Amino acid sequence: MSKPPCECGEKKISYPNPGFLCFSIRNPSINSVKIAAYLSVEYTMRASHFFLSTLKEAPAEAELVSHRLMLRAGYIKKLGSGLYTWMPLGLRVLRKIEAVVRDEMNTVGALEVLMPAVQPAELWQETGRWDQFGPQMLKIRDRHAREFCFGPTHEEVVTDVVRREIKSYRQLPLTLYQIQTKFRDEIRPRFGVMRAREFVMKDAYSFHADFAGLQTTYQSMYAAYSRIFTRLGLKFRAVAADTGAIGGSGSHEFHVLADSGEDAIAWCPQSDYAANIELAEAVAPAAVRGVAQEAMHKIATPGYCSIEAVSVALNLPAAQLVKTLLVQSGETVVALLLRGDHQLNEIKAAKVLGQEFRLADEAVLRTVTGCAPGSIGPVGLSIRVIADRSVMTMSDFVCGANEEGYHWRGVNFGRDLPEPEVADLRNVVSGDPSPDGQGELALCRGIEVGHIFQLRTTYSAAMSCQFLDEQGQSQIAEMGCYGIGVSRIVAAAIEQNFDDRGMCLPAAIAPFTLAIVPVGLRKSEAVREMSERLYVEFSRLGIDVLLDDRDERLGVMFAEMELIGIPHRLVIGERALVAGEVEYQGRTDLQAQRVSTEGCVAWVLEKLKLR
RNA sequence: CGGGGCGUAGCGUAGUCUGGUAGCGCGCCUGGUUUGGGACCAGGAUGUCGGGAGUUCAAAUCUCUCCGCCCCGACCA
Repeated sequence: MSKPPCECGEKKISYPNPGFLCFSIRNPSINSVKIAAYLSVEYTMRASHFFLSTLKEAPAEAELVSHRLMLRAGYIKKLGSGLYTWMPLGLRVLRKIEAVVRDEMNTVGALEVLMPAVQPAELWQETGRWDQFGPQMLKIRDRHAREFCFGPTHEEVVTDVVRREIKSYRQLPLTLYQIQTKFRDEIRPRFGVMRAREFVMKDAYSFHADFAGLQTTYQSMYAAYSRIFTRLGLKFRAVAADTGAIGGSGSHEFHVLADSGEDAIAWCPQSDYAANIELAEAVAPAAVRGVAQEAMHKIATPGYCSIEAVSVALNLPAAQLVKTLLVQSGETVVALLLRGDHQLNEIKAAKVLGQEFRLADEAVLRTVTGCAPGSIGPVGLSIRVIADRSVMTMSDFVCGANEEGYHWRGVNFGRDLPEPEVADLRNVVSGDPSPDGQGELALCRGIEVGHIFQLRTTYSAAMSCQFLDEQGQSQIAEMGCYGIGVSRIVAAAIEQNFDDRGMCLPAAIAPFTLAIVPVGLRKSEAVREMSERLYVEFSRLGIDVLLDDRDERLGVMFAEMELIGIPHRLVIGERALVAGEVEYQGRTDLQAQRVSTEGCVAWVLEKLKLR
């Protein structure tokens, strides 16, 4: 199928001249939106009429590459902490992402709606989240002192809409989505639009007569998400995720892979296994515990209070030491044992313990062990002891002696202390066996740009979203929800695509696809004519072309076109023009190439196809 | 909220310790010379020094207070 080379897949209508517009308005087959779009094309795609506001130096507050570049390129302007204005250039990028998201949502049969950003408290009180959600929710009062919030998410609203409409299983499944501004009063907004308080999100909600229906939609959403991020030109990975506070079961996060990502992801290069490190299982080691060789004996470790210090002092690898952590939840204190070189995974530990916990206070710790932190160990403890799986293969290990300045050496389970309870308590590390048995895990960092959940009936039950089934029985609808951080994707895409000159955005999301840079526009009639000709021709082909018709020096034009991330560039100069040629250079190409003026349109179209 | 830091022209900053009435680079405006990688020369505009109060003959500078912002920790698209 031959699609027009326009990125969003929409057909653009070209009009030969403005006079035709008057006629078009009376023509019902051409809607005014498209005419408006045409007008804006005419008036914005010339750099002299556009609004470019670039900076040579980035504002001091920006730390992350994407944040610095977005400010420098004039994509966004800050209004306050976590609040940004999308400037014309940045908005083009945002809109292109939205277009792809919309297209794929529509493809899987989701229907677009637009729900209120301001929501009454009563709805949230129905699910109990008015109090649960916490200070992240911006609560506001109207003139009658009625309580509202600025929506941080829309489960309550959409469930309310659907419960009023759905009577029969015949109306299901139903998936609604919206692209809308959300507000979450983040504790610490940072990194520009990466973690803003106000942000644009696509959120979809599906309703089903049964769990099987939910699973089907969940799968097609999973596939749609994969298509979206592929079309956006991003390197991403879907990972199994913790369901977190939103509740329900079954969940995947979609991460754009970038070193600056806030999440750690464990993945297997040999298979498609991937999980958030919060969830990735550290499988039981295949190794069998060695036979005890040494007798347990006490050694002086004066002042050595960390695994590292003890390891250095005894000249032993940290993997030979057992780390003992005392945690408390309420009145109960539990000892957790980890290999010295491993890190506690608090989510796993909380699941094992069945509740939230924190590290024990020093006073509690002294009461239980009789010594200060730094020398505690499991030998002789009378509290519950849970060991990580990898600890169970250790023999003749070192641990604290519960006596300040002393450690035990040659400690063995079964002989020197009872066999403990065993659980998966630690974060996986690079090189751990993959839980699917297909090789070893690697770690990388990711930016969470999408999250899909099987909510099941958490919200529908709380809000009695019911329908009648084939037997005429009242049933509670199964629900799924599917989010994409649209504005965050802009930042994530830049994190993944930049160089020392600026952004190198994928063509699908770049603000413009092609820059036409004339050399000496005001001097040369030939340059002017060729630039205009190509500009009109590409415009009519539906290509987002920016003609840099400003009276700027060449270096300035190049620098700005590169900074703002336009993927393709044609330079029209007399030098090449006398040979009947123009110069083409891709944003990441090392060198420009001469192309004949007749062939250059086809040449560029070919380049667009490849990216 | 806890810990650290900052607030001087649109952006980047000096001056603050040691009080004497604000400087530099980029950008902007005018004129000229330039014009294939963020030009050069000359001239120019822009500052309630975050707000308020206090100390002082005198405050960007010292004191108090409020506000805003950034960085490190707990939340999440």
